[in-house]
Amino acid sequence: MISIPVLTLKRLPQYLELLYGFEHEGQDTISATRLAELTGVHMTQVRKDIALTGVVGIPKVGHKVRDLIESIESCLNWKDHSSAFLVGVGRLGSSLLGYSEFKRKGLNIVAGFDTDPSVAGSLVDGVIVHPMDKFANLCRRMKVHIGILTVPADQAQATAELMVESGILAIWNFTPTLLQLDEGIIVEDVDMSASLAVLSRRLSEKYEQDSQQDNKSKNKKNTIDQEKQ
Amino acid sequence: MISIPVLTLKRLPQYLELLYGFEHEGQDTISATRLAELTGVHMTQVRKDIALTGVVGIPKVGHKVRDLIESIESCLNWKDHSSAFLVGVGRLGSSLLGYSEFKRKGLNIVAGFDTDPSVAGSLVDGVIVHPMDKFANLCRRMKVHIGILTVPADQAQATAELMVESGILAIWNFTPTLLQLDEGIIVEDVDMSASLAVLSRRLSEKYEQDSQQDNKSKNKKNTIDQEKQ
DNA sequence: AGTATTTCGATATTTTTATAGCGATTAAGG
DNA sequence: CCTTAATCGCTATAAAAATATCGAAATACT
Repeated sequence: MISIPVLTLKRLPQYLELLYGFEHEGQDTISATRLAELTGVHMTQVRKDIALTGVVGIPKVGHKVRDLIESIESCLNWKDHSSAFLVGVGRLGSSLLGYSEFKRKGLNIVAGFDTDPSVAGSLVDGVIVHPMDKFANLCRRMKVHIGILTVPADQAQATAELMVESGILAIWNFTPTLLQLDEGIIVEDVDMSASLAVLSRRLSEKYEQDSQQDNKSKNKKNTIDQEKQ
Repeated sequence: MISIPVLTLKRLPQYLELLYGFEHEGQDTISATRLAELTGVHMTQVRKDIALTGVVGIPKVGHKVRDLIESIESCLNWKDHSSAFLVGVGRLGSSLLGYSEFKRKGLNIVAGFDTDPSVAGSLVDGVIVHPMDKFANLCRRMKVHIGILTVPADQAQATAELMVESGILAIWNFTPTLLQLDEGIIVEDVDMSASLAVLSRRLSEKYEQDSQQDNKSKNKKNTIDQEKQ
């Protein structure tokens, strides 16, 4: 199995999102050119990304929407469902438990876990929440390999270690903590801070740029005024 | 103001997270080498990233933790607070309203908005929730330029357009929808799907790799067995 | 004081990623 | 049936990012 570049993997769901829309509208073919226009990704890039998933298109026509969807989904392993445990049924955790979107994307959250005894035992959006001390046992017994980490930052490292000891192979990390784990363990960070960082900086850059343009036009106006005088 | 590469911007919060820890522990200097070890980023990369924020270090010693923190924070504009409006006070939206982390990162969510009249008017984690029709007015009056988008996917595009019309310059998009907006508008996607895509694929790759190794060792065993015979 | 060691930061080099160019292929219209 | 136009997908180039190299600076140890 070839290793698909991260950046390609991150673009694939974007295409998929559009493709679902097309399928819904009854459109059955789509060109890479059009996908490029809609995503802002360069058309040759789209072609390369698509090529990596293994489908071939028809010149002058493009790709069959259904084929592309199938190809991307199977490439991302979104066709058969993987079980996952979620640890930390706080605000964010419980919002994820109810996120139906995941089921469409091959992720099946089968249980939640929390140290807080008042949360444990309850059902959140139809998902059962166990006390934390049952994690290791259930994880091994049910052969769950994906862990979703939504605990407070200060518990992240310890919880992650427990997950790994219990047989978790991949951690979807929603905490800002940088996990230090065994090399083989797959850690994927949903990095809100990283995203916010880009947003903040770009906005600052924009403000400055705009104010410079203001200055320029002011100066221009002055010059014109002076010319009038 | 120089334009800092996206990938650098995404690494800066990671360094910052570690630096807060060091400061908490009373450590007052840190080397790029050490940061590299902890983040897994190459040491020269760390140096380049740090250089972009404008600080200079001391050979043989490294950088003053406090200076680095200040430099990164000001680089990301996390020192002075920006106001933001959040639209879509559902599960995810309300979990974000209570996320105290943001205040430390220069983001101040001053109000929530929702079309659901039963939510509007209430307080969620001390943040007032207004009915959606007040958005445009309040946005202009309070000069809010950041919008957080946590509405259902099918309302994302329309809501985003309304935001832009009301004076929003940057949208922090938590929906899977690919927004089609004016070029000048800054859109930053918190792409859970993208993240999940990487996780799923990497796990598939790992499974296959492992099973291949299993086959190899089986074959090896067979060979050995045969040799024994 | 002099030497060894660590780390910085500037300058290559390599690698990866994105873009461009171009012939091949296929549907549609004359 | 032939030409035109659109698109694919391959190869080549360009840009960006990551990594390596190396001299200079600063501390600590002899």
